[in-house]
Amino acid sequence: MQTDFSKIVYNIVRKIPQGKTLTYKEVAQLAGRPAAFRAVGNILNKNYNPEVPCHRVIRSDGKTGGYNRGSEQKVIRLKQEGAIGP
DNA sequence: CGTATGACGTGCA
DNA sequence: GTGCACGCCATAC
Repeated sequence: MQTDFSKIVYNIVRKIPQGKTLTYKEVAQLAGRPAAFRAVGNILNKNYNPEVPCHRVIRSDGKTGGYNRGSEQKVIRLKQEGAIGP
């Protein structure tokens, strides 16, 4: 079991459809803490739940950011889904 | 309980 | 346009 904030974050990220990407700031805002984008990344970093497509959460700069399986895998997965284009 | 860290974002030079 | 520094929140130790 996790804290309410983490549960909300997981719930939102889990709703992200394939081929779509959200930024940490967006997720934080949807979670009710628009200033907690930092915590969102921390929670997702510890999250190993395959039900949560945390790789669909990218930075607002358009960069993929990091990934618990290797940032390269994150880019590859997004490319396969066509979320970042070519 | 207090301190340190981190998958970030924005501001300024 | 790029690089550096500061600030915010939650979690882990």
